Amino acid sequence: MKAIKEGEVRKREILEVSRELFVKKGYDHTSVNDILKIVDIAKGTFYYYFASKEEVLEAIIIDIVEEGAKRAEVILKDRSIPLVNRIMLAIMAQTPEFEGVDQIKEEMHKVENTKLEQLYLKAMLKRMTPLLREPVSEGMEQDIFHMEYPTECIESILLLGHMLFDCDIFEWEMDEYPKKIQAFLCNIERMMGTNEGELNSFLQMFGQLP
Amino acid sequence: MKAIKEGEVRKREILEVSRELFVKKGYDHTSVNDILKIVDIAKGTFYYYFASKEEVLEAIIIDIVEEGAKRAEVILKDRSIPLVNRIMLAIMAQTPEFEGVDQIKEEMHKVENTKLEQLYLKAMLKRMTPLLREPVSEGMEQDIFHMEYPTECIESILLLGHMLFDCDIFEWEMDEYPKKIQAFLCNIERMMGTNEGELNSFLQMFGQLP
DNA sequence: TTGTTATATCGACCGACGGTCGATAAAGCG
DNA sequence: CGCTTTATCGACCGTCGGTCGATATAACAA
Repeated sequence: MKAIKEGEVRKREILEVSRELFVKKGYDHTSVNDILKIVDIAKGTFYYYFASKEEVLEAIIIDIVEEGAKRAEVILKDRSIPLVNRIMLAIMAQTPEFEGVDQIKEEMHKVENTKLEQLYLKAMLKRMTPLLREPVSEGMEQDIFHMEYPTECIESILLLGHMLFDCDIFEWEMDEYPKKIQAFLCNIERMMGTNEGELNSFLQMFGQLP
Repeated sequence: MKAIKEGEVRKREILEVSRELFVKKGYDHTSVNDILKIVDIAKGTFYYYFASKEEVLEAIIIDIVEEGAKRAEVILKDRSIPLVNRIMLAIMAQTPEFEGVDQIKEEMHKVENTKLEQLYLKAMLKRMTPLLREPVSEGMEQDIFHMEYPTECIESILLLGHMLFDCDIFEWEMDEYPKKIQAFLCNIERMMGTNEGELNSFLQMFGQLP
């Protein structure tokens, strides 16, 4: 007895299950058969919807990046938040654990998920940089920021934020994080040419100061 | 007729060939059989020297990082070079194309070599950060640099330098590079708290200014 | 010289993987 | 009802990383 479903439904099922597995076990360590077992379909069905395992990964990354961009857009539109905080929150909204889901982080960017990682970073930068151009320009007009290369500065900040706190290239102890976050904010301030301490009020929101 | 060689010789042969293939075709797209064909050995011989394909990769990365660190050490010892230039040259010495080999870059960090990339970055940061601590401290004592978080600053600069210019996450056109390099130097200056333009003399060494 | 041990090499074999393909069942439609 | 389109199936394929017992050479001891 075949359970026949409309194409788009099946496709989303495959994407959801694959995403969970890729995030939990890593792309390389998730076999197509693993996915098939959970979705409960045959191999032919999988390859009826996707040309390859990698195509599934690419679709998932588009989803993840788009979700982050959506969160950022909502925040950036909210004129009730001070400009500086708006920008910082939009950047941090790319890392979902600040959005409530705490456990995911432990699994997501850890272990050997280099392929997901690299593709995500590339796509996220491409998507987020233009989004942040406007508020940053606004800040420059308001004399809050002073930059010669605003676009490149945004790129570097997004890059640093991701590499420092979402990857596992540094193996920091828990008690080192406050210092690392402060150092990161200090570097952001300097690159953006703000007054020193401009971001501190923002930092206190998270009670991260020692 | 078996060509019997001393263990270390074989091991180096395998490492050399593997490195060339990993760099040229990528780690994933290089099969153990590819290596066997060129070194002209049987599978058993390969696994007599290495427990896995990944162990070969790790050994290669140690080599690459160590070569870069050696180049950096030579430069940093040379007191005839002004301090700022010494530091910048040591950082750039991590990217071999500035050392003369131009073609390698095209192949090395391109395509889908995410595993080599990630492991290299991690190892390079671990090796290079302590090396740069001394000259940076020297610069702070001489009132050239002004940093609150020197170690984190070095980490960020190494990270940015690698991600911006050695990876393929940004797909820049050739004519964009001068601007990107200037923006990078500008950000370094700000993070390190130098006088603006401190690094320009250094930049001119490469004739990169427009 | 011969026996023994340590070192080095071989290649058939294995299970798992990503991916293909022709058969076939169900749905939609004139 | 016949025909096409859409969706599903699973046996099969080539390749891959990795294993293992056989075996040849070198090194050394008796």
